[in-house]
Amino acid sequence: MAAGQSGRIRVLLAEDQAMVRGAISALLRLTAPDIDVVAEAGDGEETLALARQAVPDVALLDIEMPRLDGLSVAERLHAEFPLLRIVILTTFARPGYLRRALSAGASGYLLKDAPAVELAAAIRRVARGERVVQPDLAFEALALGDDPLTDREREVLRLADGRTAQAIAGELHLSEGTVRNYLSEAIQKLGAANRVEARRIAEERGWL
Amino acid sequence: MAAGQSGRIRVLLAEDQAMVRGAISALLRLTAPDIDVVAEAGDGEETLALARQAVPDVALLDIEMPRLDGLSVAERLHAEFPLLRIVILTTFARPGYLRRALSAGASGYLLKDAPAVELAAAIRRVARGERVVQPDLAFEALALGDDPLTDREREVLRLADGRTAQAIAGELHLSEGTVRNYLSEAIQKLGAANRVEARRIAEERGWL
DNA sequence: GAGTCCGGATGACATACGTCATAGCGTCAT
DNA sequence: ATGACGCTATGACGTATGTCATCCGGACTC
Repeated sequence: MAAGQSGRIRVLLAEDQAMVRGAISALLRLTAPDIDVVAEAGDGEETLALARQAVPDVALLDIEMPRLDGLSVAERLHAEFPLLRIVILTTFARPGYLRRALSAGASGYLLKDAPAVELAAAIRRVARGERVVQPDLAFEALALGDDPLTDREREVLRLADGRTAQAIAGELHLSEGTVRNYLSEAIQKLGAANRVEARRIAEERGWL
Repeated sequence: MAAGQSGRIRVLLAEDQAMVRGAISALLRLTAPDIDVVAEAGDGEETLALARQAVPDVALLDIEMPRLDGLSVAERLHAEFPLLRIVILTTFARPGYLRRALSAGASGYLLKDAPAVELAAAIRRVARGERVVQPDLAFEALALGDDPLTDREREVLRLADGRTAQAIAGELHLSEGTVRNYLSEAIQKLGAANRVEARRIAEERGWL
């Protein structure tokens, strides 16, 4: 189960877009002879199932996947298999995602914007026990501070995508006034001018 | 310049996410010995420049790229080099995108959700002069009909992402009432309940 | 030349939204 | 046990939004 001895690093690849998944697998096969993609998953649940079936050395996880997102997968895998190293590979440079990834036990956070050659390098480094995070992103995550929203505020904001306050109230079994109060608080905490802007800000920061 | 004779298909790859670009390049190198990725671009302008420098047989274009989007690139390339075959490779199954791609002269429209093996197959087919489009997507595009919005309505809707009517009016040098009128029309045409929903619908359909 | 369409504008109305004050209840820490 | 905080609620106020009727000028069609 340990990576260090055998020399070859066994990787589980989780990514919902099939073509990108196949392409990344090809990239690793072509450029990293010391790395084996031993399993590929298209959603979060499948990732968990495959990981439990044969625990790899490194799990390479996309965040936005169907059924179960990559950050939740990271959390569960880290709890079940503390020796398994986790690298998040995502499109989004959202400070909140990085924070959640690190507190979920991930060792690496890599952007799809990064050069292709960095992928294998990152996998090797986390397999050796190092951490891999872009310094500027880490800085931004620290500078931005924590999510100031309460659970309810976040929940309400998540539903504020065109619905009326009444509709949101119906879904959460709250009164319309309460919903308006939560939205007002969220708007102020995020420095937004209205619910739409507030939602966009929260989403950009990775707080939704 | 013609592909048919030499046997090897020369492909220009345009994709803004460097890692995905490298991965797709690796995928083709690994699985398609008859295909050469002769150039790689990270944005629309670079794509045009590289294509003019050495016209490939097939241009594989992502849609959402900086500086110039893939559909605009397709339009220009098709006008300048009618023999160049164009394949759009995108995340989005938006009927409006497909329509615009085909009317821009693209021969293929491929989703990143599709299996990795289909990429090389699609490139070979368009290089032979065939068209490659998923039947269900084409059906949806036809069923959905055309964009019902006028230019002004579309323009106003594009700015309706949290701004007040007044702010939109300022940017477009219109009166606030006029902006509200356009939004109202767009909302009705799209069957939405308000501007936010209208914007979401238009975006999903690829009309923005 | 009359009709039609689009861009642009105004005014009026009902509803939705954002804000504030206030209050009751539960939990958790000090 | 007191206070701080989060969740829920109500009422009231001003503003923003969505709708409708109506209007004008230009362009294009028949």
